[in-house]
Amino acid sequence: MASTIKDIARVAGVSTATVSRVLNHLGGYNEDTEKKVMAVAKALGYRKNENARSLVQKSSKTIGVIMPEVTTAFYGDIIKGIEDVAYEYGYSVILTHAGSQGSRIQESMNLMGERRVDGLIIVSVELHEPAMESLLSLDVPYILISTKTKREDAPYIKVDDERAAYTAVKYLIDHHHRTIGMAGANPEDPIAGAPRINGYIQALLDHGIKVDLNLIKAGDFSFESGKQAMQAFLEDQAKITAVFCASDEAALGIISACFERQISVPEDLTVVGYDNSKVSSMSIPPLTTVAQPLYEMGKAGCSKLMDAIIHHTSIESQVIAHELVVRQSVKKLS
Amino acid sequence: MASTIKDIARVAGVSTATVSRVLNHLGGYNEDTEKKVMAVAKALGYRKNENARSLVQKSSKTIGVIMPEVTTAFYGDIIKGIEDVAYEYGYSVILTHAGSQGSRIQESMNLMGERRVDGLIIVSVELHEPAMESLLSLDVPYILISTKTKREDAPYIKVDDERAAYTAVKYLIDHHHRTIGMAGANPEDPIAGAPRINGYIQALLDHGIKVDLNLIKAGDFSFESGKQAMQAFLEDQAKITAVFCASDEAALGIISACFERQISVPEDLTVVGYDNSKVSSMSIPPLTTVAQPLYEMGKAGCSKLMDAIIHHTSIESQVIAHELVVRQSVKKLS
DNA sequence: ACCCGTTACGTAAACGTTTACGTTCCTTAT
DNA sequence: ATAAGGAACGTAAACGTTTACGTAACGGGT
Repeated sequence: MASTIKDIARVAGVSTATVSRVLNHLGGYNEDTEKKVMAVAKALGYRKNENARSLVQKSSKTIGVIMPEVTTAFYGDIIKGIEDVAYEYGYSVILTHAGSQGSRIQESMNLMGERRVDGLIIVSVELHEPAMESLLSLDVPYILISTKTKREDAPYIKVDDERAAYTAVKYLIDHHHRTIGMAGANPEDPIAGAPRINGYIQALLDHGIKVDLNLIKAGDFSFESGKQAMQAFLEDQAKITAVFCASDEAALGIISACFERQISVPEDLTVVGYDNSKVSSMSIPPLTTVAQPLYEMGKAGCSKLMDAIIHHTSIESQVIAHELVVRQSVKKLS
Repeated sequence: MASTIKDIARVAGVSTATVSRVLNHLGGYNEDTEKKVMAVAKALGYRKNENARSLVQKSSKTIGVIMPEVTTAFYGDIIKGIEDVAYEYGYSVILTHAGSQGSRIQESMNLMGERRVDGLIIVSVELHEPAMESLLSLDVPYILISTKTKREDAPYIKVDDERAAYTAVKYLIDHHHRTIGMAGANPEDPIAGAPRINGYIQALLDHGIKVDLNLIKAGDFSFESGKQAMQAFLEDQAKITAVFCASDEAALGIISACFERQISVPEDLTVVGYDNSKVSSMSIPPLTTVAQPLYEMGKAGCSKLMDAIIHHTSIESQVIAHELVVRQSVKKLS
């Protein structure tokens, strides 16, 4: 059904080579034949077959994106950034998620290999050693967004979580809070967990506040884990005046739990989130939070990747600036 | 660098045909050669080239997904549903967004055509006639999720927005509300706007409540448009006791505006949302809302598409059930 | 001894492009 | 007049698979 350049060549009375040249604007033909070929192509409803082109050019003009779960708005922003620049370069993005706990990651990589993607972006998924092997065996440029690995040379782009957490906690201290809880971080997560906890601890230490490990409630960044943390604080009868959360969702969990018990935020308890996801501006009260420029991270990551693909250069890691977005969930103590 | 089946054939001392047969488990070879071929393939680090396969099989084992903007969690759920079932079938999904106002939709379709996708899923984007032409010219199965077109025969999968809106408003009426506002819907949106407004109106009419058009504040489903609607209600000094919103985000906008003016929800004003997006359970107070089963819609849509691709059957449209998720943003009047 | 069927392969064409190389013809400089 | 060079093509190989078809070997039934 679909017509090919052979059909065009036959009808237009030229060779396939000429058709190809015309279609790709390569020059080496005169205007008459150009018009003729173009006309025939249109008449036949020709559409090029990218797979055939990929085969001979050994480049699929496609990049792969692997992420943990597509479900949160968090990743939506990053993807949008990626897709926007890929589109500009005429590249397509093929998307896969790595399953919960990265269970599908090996298969994902394999799939990307079979599709012959020209580059790979890995978002937020933790790469264990075998996965890293697979990744390298693909032998294409790649970049990690919002992740790192043990390998020093693996290019990444992310914010400095420890410093960001430090900033947030210092902000609380500057507002005269002295008993500050932490909620929602998973200490075993070397990417988004431990560094934020360390930043929290360091900020306290640097300001002469002694660290009480009971005030650190571990979690998995979820809304639920925030709620549970608040419950734990209450059961402990902890005298906290503020709590720093490892995610906005956890912060909303804290607020939600407070709401159920008629604890007013920020009157009775100050809350700071992390991510500056869309919800943070919509919550009651609007949430003061640490911003990760997600869209920009996607954009920057993809730009770097494109550069590496096109110019065969290597990619340099980048730590991008975080920012504290001040809204109304923090009270200044006297 | 990458090895091919020719390499394997040479090393293993068989023909490429046999290698292909072994690799695809087609039978017609004895165990010894199978082991040999497999061993050589592993040794050479062979990885099949999907593009070459696509070319000869005339099937890319790929489906395309087009959506308006990737950025909201709304679409994340749908995509996850899609990707989950595509993965099961061994299909990849290639993703593109249609730009704001669908500005990029023609190009997107074209791209999907060139990639020779086996099927297409279009999420939430409104298809004008030329776009519909392009879509049909691709000559592959497709399904619309959360959209419809004028064409009766275009298969879609969505909830009945009018009935869903009706349900929500009836719920308010059953709770003795009589002066009910509506916010956030765009009346010119024939998919998600007008039907919800109609459902709202119909519910009022059916219960003998006269419709006051001033109580319908148009918007674009956003948080901002919710805030503006609330502001308008206040300026009008409208005596509403409840407001039905065309989206959760708009509902949060209403709540946020109330918060700023010390109006308590649901004590002073009842609010109902639409979507049951993640935020609805996190808001203060938790939001009573109309649920669209997004993940299921993605899953069902992709399943139908797969079926159509594999069995060459046509796709039947499906209206899937909505549900009212009751939380705490509605007050029962006496 | 002959035929038939099956198993286990190999041969080669085909998929739709791109592209290195060749060819023809025309122009221009020497 | 001739060489040189460029413009405008055409030829055919190549990309890495799949697959229709052919074939050789073997076993068993008559």
